[in-house]
Amino acid sequence: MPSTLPLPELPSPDTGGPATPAFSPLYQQIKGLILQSLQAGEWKPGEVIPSEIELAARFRVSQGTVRKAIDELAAENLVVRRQGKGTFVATHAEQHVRYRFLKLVPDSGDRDSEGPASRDVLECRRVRATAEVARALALRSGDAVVQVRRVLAFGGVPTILEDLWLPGAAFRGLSAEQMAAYQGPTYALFELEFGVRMVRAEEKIRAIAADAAQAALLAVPEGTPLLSVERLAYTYNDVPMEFRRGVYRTDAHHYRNELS
Amino acid sequence: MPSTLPLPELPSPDTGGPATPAFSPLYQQIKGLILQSLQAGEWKPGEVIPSEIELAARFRVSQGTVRKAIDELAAENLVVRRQGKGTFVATHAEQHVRYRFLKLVPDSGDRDSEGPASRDVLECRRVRATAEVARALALRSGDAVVQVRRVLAFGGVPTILEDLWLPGAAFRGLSAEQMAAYQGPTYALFELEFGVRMVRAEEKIRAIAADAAQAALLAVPEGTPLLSVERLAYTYNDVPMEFRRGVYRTDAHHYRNELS
DNA sequence: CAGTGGTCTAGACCACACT
DNA sequence: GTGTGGTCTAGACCACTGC
Repeated sequence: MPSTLPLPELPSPDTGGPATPAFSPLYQQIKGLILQSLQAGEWKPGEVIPSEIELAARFRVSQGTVRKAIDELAAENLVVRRQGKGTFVATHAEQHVRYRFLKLVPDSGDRDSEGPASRDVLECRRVRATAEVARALALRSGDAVVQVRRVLAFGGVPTILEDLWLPGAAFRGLSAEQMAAYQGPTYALFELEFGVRMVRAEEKIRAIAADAAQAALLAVPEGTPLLSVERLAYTYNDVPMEFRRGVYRTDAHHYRNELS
Repeated sequence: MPSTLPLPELPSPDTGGPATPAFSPLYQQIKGLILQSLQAGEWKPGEVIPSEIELAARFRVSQGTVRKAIDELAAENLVVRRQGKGTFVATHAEQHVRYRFLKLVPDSGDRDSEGPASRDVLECRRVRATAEVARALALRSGDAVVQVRRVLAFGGVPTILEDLWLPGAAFRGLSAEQMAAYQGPTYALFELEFGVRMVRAEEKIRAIAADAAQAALLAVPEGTPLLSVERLAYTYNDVPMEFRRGVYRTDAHHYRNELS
């Protein structure tokens, strides 16, 4: 079957037209269709998706084409393949990839420490988006957002102080109790309770001096150098769904990054 | 051709043995062979490697198997595919991926600013490795290393102060003049002059306060919060070839990271 | 055992670059 | 046109999982 696809719902590339400005391989189109099902929640985080053979039949392409589509989705961590079992929708709740976005690790031992030992939710309220938050989350100034402030401690030492801003519409009902009670990654909570799966994120990192409030909450002298980490996290389709601003103590931890 | 391969120089997996502890797909073995040629310098950075068809003939496998091997090498940035032209050994000298490892970007505009506007090499001498440097570079304490200290400026503002430590054996003859004169990425210089290609790196990031010396060289008040960035860069085969410790001003720039 | 993903092949055809 | 990488297919077989 040539790349001039017989699929009904796809925008057919002009095979005989005067110009072929946008050529898209079949497997990319299949990837797009699978992505749509993922977004639509046809298969939820942690669940199996249909086998390659089933998907091939459904989309009327060969297994190899479906395979290549899934290969890319797996490379982007949207899906996880398990030989002999099937392909699963990725989730932040899994043991192996928990705290995938947390790059702060203890100086001694490169173990990821399995997340913070304690969490202290200082605040969780609905507020109106400031201009900055609105811009980050692609909302309008004044739209409702949920703001969470919390302190994460490792081994009894308060290490991270952060504010989270979430779109009010998608996170209606999020409470401080809920945030505090949930064991495991915050992003797993978001998947379970609000059906929002964070797929990728961007961080901007700076060095700053602790102000009085930060110093008090992190139990360091005012003026102590801290890492300022701004994160914008996205769901499917590059839709921003969380803006986060944190300050990290780096006297016993460091931010670890791999370049390749 | 089944995966019980007929290739002479490969360690044949025990097909009928009592145990098959290590099974390695054919394409992985081919990848390993290509990697060996890359390391051995059979094809140098920027050059084309043989076509898929040629490699398939050489290794006595199908083109598809070679393709999958090259796919992985391309995913690891060791090689770059160019449709219609061939597959090329990756290099830091290329226009498109220059300063791939430099994550510091100006706050305004996400342009990568095409590297530092000016470079000031303060020092370049052969010294004996301290315990720390020796450990990082997998040398013995006291082994010869080349130490380089320099200041990088963006738009006239000194922004990065860093020390580089390089194994003395591989970098014999590196001079301050050479470092200062070369236009373009330092890693491109290393490829050209010393045949050392950096393939990946790890960074550890902290916030520190500028000491007197750092403050003077970066033209900031003593005590200014700075980003401390420790980098260990590797060549082929996970051999560490550079240890770097830098301090970054983050008043007009930030360290940008993508999480996925 | 059957079902899943994983590997390997061989061949056809497409898109792109050079000449 | 020729040669390169890129796509797509169909079929065979391998490795892992669970019934």
